[in-house]
Amino acid sequence: MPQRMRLFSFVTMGVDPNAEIDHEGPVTPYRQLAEILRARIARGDWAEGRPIPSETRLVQEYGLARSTVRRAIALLAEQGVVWTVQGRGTYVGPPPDES
Amino acid sequence: MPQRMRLFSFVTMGVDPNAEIDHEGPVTPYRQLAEILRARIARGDWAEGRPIPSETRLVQEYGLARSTVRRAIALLAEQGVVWTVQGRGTYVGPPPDES
DNA sequence: AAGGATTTGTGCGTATGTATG
DNA sequence: ACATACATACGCACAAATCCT
Repeated sequence: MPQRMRLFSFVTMGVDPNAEIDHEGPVTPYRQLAEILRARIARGDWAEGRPIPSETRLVQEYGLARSTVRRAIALLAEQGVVWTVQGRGTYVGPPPDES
Repeated sequence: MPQRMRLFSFVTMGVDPNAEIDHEGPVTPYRQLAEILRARIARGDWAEGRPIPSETRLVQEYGLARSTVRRAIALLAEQGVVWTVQGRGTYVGPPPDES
């Protein structure tokens, strides 16, 4: 049994939805973008079931390569935050058939 | 209630562990490689906890781009088939701390 | 400890295919 | 047919972690 125990109880603050990508810091760009998008969704930029901006649009807005944008989206998709359909777009929320 | 119901009960045969990549067919190369590696693991080419060949090695063996090899491995990693450590390699089985 | 070799991680660019509207 | 949007593949460069000498 450990001599001391610590209970960490907290809520994640989340990043600034208006933050820009920092190409220097320790956090990689694709993770930064993922958190920014998560924050923007939480803030209500796009409602449940509504599409977020296209990959091309995000590339323009954040000055990242498309592959980097896609990795950020893929990360959110894994977590059920967004849902992607080829040829259509990426939507807020989990896939409609999560069975 | 549907007029008919069908019960599909089957075991997946799995691809030939010795198969090569078909750049023409309907199945994309990275999915093919994922299935081939899955088959090779099932066959026992590498035991639980043992490393599979490096990405560079797989690139040479299957004639694919590294990014493609990485996507195949990422797919297997998502499914808990393999487990990757930066600087070390990719090992058969789920991560040791799957908590 | 110091440095080199190996291996995975990240980012960018480009091209082409597939799906949708 | 055409435009838009996501999917896949290739290649290149450098960073970070690990391993070994």
